[in-house]
Amino acid sequence: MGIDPWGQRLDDHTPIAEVRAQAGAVKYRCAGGKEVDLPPFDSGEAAVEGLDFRAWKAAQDAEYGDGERGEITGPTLRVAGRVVLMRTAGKLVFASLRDQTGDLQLMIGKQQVGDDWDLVDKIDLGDLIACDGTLVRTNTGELTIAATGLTFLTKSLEVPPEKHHGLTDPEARQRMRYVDLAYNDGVMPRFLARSLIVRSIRESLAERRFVEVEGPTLHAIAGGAAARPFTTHHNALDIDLFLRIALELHLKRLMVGGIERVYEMGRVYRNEGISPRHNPEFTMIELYQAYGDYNSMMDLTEALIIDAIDRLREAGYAPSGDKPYVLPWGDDTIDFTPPFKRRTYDDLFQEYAGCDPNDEAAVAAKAKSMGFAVVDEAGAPRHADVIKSEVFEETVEDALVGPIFVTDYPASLCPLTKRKTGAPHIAERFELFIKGMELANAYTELNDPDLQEELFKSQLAGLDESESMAKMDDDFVRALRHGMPPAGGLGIGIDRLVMLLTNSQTIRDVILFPLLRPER
RNA sequence: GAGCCUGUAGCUCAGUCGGUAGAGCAACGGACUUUUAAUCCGUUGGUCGUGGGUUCGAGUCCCACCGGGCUCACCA
Repeated sequence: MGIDPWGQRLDDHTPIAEVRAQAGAVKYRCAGGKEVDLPPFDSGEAAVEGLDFRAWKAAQDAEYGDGERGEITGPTLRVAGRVVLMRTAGKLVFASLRDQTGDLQLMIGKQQVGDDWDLVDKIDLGDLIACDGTLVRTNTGELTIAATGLTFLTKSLEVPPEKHHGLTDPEARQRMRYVDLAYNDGVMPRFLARSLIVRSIRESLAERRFVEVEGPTLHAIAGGAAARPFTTHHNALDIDLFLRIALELHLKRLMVGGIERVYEMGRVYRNEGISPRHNPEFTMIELYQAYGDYNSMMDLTEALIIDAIDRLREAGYAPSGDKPYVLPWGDDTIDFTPPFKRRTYDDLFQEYAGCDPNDEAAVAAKAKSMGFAVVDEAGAPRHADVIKSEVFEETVEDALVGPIFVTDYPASLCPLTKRKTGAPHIAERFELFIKGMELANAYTELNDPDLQEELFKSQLAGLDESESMAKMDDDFVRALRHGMPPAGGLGIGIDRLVMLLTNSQTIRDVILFPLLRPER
């Protein structure tokens, strides 16, 4: 090479990494003085085609068939992307160009590109270039653009990761998600699938006349769930505030206000541990439908998931075939074929725990045998339903392959839920479990202000005063006193849904920038 | 917060019993106009996470610390 491609290379023995590391060493210009002058890519017909490599290649294959090697009569094309692989064979170079949609091979011949051949020497892996050319099919039958011209767009000053393995360190992948997205297989499609799932849910709800709203994320009272909130402070008002832990209470206020079908999809923050299924900030959707109940919420939950799978399949992100709702999950699969199973809490308890859920003594004995405490530290007996739920979580939840709706929970565990008519100890609630993971949670909403107040108070009875003050939401009770329609309410963990639909075993694979300790 | 594992070149990884720090990819020089992780010849590149200790000698053994992973705990 010998030539200094960027006007700054020191000598033939200086590694490119060092050249690249020198701040200001590389300007946005090419040696040879060729200016970057690209028309906007979305303004021309060919350019639009070039923007979706994957769809474009499929279309060309369909149009031109699986041809032999040779020229194809077709349009002149211009594509742009990142050079991720290069195979040089003397005066002929094959390069893999990658854009958001996939990879496309370029064939660059010295004779064919003329003066632009100077550029080829100067392209490093990771650089962004544009290529003008015509369609050819190579010896191996791969649809390829035979370059007639090259345009340098952007220099990559950092060296790309190893080309076989990519970046494997999970921390580095999350910290440098841009590198992960750019070079690691499967990452881009997964996040594009996430975007599609979110869009699908919004569209499905719009079809059903749901109204999307944005509630406050700064709460004076962090309610709607039992979780530790993050705290922050507003200087001008000199008050402590909490980042929201749930969307519920403000959405219900809007129902009182008359928005009959309301939802919010947004971030909530819980100051708790990190695990493959938990990130301190995560995305959930909560929706409320006036005059619905938990049964209509079950139907809706199923529909939202099925719609999303349909959308993924249309876009090529989910398998098609005779079992379109069977999705891969690690070495296994998940069968989303509707309808999902529906079983009551007591029914499952009987089956998996092997004792009568309504026989308190038997449940207590079972709990004791499993090592759970049946009396609290003061020696007083613990609430029967709490003991029962511990046994349930231990014996039933992990065994639930699903998708399965678990219905009719003990009422004492559900302070925001309406009681079953004629069975006040049962709450009209379901949770959707898939692969042992709690994906959705829904109620027939409690709209009795007096009962709500009472339940708040009894729920807070075990907490100390400061916590109690933080949780008692008098305004919410006041809102209910103005009359909230009977309604079904539903919450779905979006991150977990994306995990299940994209075969991702950890939540950190579906969150672009999961919480990490600051570097250094 | 607890237990187990882990940190070596830009990236992916070896490194035996404590005895001169290695390979592949990338990068640099050379050959090659149908390659597919191209191939072939040559070259450059190291604070072995940090600090201490043992030793004639430490990537290797010991201690502490700092990261990371897995499992558990926390988590409607």
